[in-house]
Amino acid sequence: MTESRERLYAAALEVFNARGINAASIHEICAQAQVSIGSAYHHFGSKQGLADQLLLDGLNQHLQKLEQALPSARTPKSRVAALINTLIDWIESHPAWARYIYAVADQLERAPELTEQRAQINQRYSACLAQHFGADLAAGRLRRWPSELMASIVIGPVHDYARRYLAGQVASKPSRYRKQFVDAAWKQLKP
Amino acid sequence: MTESRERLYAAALEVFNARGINAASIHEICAQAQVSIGSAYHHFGSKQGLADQLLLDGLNQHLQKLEQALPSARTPKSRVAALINTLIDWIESHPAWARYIYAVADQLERAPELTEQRAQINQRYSACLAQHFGADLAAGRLRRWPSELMASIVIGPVHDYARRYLAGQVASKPSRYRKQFVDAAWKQLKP
DNA sequence: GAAAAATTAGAATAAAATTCTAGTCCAGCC
DNA sequence: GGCTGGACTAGAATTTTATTCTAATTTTTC
Repeated sequence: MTESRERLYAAALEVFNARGINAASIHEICAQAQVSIGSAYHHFGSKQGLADQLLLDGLNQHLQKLEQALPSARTPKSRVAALINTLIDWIESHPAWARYIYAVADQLERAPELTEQRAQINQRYSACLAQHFGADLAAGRLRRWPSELMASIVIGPVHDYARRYLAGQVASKPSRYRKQFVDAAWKQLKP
Repeated sequence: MTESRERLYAAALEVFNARGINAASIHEICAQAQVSIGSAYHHFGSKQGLADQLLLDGLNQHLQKLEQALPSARTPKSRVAALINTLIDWIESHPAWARYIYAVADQLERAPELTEQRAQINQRYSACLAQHFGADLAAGRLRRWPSELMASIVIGPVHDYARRYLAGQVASKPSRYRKQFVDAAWKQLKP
């Protein structure tokens, strides 16, 4: 049932934040979620499976927000702003989840199934960006960068700041610097 | 002895990369390093201790390179270039180590000792940057940003690209885009 | 409302981390 | 040379944690 899945997600995030991702035990997560171990394994197969789904669901949810926000932006710069602000908003409305995703996204687990699902999401991200920025690029309304590099140049600063914010290394929320992030990105992108 | 420490570091990186950080077992790392379990625990106290030292040593080593590179740069722009290139060079000369650091740097383990040592390194980074860029900022030879934001704006794109490169999401080495990273940073910083 | 499927429980098992006791090795000292 | 103390090494014993398994219970389907 989706009920206990939700509870396991929430409990996992709490316990991960309290104890650290490695030190969190399935038993504690299950206790916190009031779900039996058997249930947890029935739903997710393994601790790793729970962790993987948590990652994938988060990425998916953010992508959905993005797909929803981009169409209503009418100028290239406002599309760039939508990209940046959607990210900032998602992070600030799900800080524990975002912290978890950042902490785990680079982890080099080689479960082929996860790798594939992740590649799929990356592809959907690319497709989404291509769809909404393709015309701007083709028409010269945006400056071209090597395509591998583009994302890092545009939202790299936001990701970097978000990580630092979520790790407690800086005090101000990313949203405080919306304007700066957008202006900085636009400076790199304007023709 | 420093001998077995080195061997444990090297083995840990190999096993982490082969199996993923969580799935790597102390037994396997010790076997690979040809060091007994007792030795490993004598040196590092725990698996986490080994992991922590690996992180801290890597950060320290990169910081040293940076402290070494900055003084010989004579112009603001070349100092920015030194910052970026030192990072790129370190990553490319220690890819497994860099991959590990990125994968683990955001992890929210709450060992107070580690947290403190990490804060100390961050402080040394800040001090180093203040020392070398302070005069440029004061003299208006560099554009001012909110200080929390500065690092993310300048090297955020490099970190983001490096992560993607090390995760196999993009093919080209960061060094291919040295010029672009430096130009992009300079665009944000020139007065 | 019975049969099948999905879900829940938690005890039993397996796998891994950590601790512990007993050494070995080596530097400095007499 | 032999002695002593501390750093280091070994690996068996213990503890902790993840996973599996069997038996219920609940829900869905026909």
